[in-house]
Amino acid sequence: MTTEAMRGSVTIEEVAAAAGVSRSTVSRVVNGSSAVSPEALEAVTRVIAELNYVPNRAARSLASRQTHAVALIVPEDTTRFFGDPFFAAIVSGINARLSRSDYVLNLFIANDDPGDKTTSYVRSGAVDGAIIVSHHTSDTFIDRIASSVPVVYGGRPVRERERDYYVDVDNVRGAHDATTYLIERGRRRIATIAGPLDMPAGVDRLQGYHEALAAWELTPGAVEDGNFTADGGAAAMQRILDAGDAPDAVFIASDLMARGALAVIGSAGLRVPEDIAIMGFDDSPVATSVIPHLTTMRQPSFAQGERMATVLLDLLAGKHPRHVTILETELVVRDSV
Amino acid sequence: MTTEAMRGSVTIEEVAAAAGVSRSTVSRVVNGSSAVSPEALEAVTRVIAELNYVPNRAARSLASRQTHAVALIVPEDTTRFFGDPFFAAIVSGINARLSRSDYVLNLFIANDDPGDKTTSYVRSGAVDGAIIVSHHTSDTFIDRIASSVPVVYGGRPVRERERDYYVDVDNVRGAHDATTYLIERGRRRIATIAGPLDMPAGVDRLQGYHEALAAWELTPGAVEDGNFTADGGAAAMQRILDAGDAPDAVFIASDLMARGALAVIGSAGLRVPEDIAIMGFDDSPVATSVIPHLTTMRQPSFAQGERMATVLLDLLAGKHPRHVTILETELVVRDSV
DNA sequence: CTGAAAGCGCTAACAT
DNA sequence: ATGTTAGCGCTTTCAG
Repeated sequence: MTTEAMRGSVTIEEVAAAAGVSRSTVSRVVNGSSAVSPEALEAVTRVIAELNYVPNRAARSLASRQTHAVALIVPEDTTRFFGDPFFAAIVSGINARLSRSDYVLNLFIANDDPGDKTTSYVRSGAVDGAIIVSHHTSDTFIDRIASSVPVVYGGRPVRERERDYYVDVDNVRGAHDATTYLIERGRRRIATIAGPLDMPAGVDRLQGYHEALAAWELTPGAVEDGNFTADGGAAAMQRILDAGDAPDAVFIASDLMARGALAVIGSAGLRVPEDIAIMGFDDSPVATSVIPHLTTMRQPSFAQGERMATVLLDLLAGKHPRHVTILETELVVRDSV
Repeated sequence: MTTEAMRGSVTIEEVAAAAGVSRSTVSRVVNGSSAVSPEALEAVTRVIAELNYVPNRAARSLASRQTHAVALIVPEDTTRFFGDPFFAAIVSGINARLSRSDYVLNLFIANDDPGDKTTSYVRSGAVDGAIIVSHHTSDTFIDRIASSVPVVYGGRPVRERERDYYVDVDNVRGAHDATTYLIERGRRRIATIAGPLDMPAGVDRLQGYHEALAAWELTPGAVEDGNFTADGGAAAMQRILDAGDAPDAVFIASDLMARGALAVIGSAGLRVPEDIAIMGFDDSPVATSVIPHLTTMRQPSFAQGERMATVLLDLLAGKHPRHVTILETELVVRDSV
């Protein structure tokens, strides 16, 4: 490794000089332009390798007005981000798609963007676009981001507009089908542990639950907010049990909440599914990490991540992807119903 | 919001014009230079707010040769990264420290850096420094990164050199103390499930185990590699059991592996701690998510993350932090020993 | 305390 | 196919 390489300071100028061509030709080679003679191509390529040349990102981005970076913005705290396998799947999906491109991912986990760091990062032109998942009604900084770069949302945006791009799963239908399955298995007193109602996913799954019950002319049971966390699910289940008149089934809007609920049900001396059937949502790894294994509505989170990245990349490439993509869910029958 | 703001294209030039000063003065205000008159300061500040000005990062970085960004590089796959609470704690710690600075974090989860994306990102001057955790003997791309920007390692580097900066926990001592506790509690046939031996943490904890046994003149039991994963831990435990002559205790080099081992022990009809005592390492959230709750050696991962960030920030500020920081571990007694 | 001027390293017309 | 010429938006001497 040369001294230059170690300082990380080889410039296009030096490459050009060493290869006996102009800066432009080096630039063309680096950017894969076809208008370069075989000899020039060969010479430049060799010199680049010899000198260990890597183009300066700032200079390139300043001149081309592109960064080849996209941001993933998650308005949650770190604990939640790492605690919920949903995010792992989303990130994997995005990464998988991005690794097939020359874009890099910048991850921002910021529940409230203290000091506007994330917002000004994006607005400073540091990324070409953003993917936003798990956003809440209260996340107003999102709007400022969306007004400065192309954005693709994971899940229906809080205030949906015509021009919004998003990739969602069919939450209403998924919840509907999940609840219907409970009914078909003979359950009649069906409660639900919902996600937070300041999130579209929380709202939509609750709606699906209600629609299924209405279709069978059944009275809704207890509705408790479990906040999409295991602890929240446990607390919600506790409230349902404490209210007396235990349900014979609970539709729980995420597997993580179901895990919490399961522990509470166990402590109460009730059996699953004999006394209470439990229907989850996600089919994340936690579904099979609990006893009994969860019957749950699978949502394709990895595919959702991949698709979001694809839509954003298309947008940045000047293509015109569809504004809305809805992915289907699928019932996975295991032991809890 | 003005049209300019929406295009995200207000430049320092426009701010200067609107405030009736030169570019230089605006730059001074933005960078908090003291050499600005109160009137100029006031005018510029007001215009910046009005126009919603955010300096262009690429331009700033090109001119100043600083990015105010640091990379966290994790040579693991996504599944592992999200599956091990250790990383959650590390990232939280780094974030906590960085949020008190004006640096942002760029996260790279890349087990092998396909296409040299991470490496060239760093070498392109996109970040001022890097934190590298969980690296293996085989991760050679790390060297190319370390030769172009200041690096702080999480854990003793694979090939330690004088000039390396790193923050580690006292793995040898932690493992030594953990094993000794097992001995003091009367256990004599002590096996271990080690981490991968291409990682310093794996090597050091195994060494601590051996030292403790040697100090008591006890014969080492089975040594199985559990790969720092739950599945690996389960497989390792299975091998230990299959070999016959079950141990009366196992020192397991991570809580995650202990979880896997616990499941296998349960399936074998053995009781913990009556038949086999289990000592974990980490005191991550999984320690209390299993039955029985793990007796384990706590390592301060959040603090480690914070400290790594502090060392890197000091380095970038031209200070001279200590090269090596060793954090202490602490025994947490619960129900598995 | 302030402004003018010279780049930072690269891309992108525009010629040739 | 290749080189020349302008910048991209900002920081940073250097004068004054």
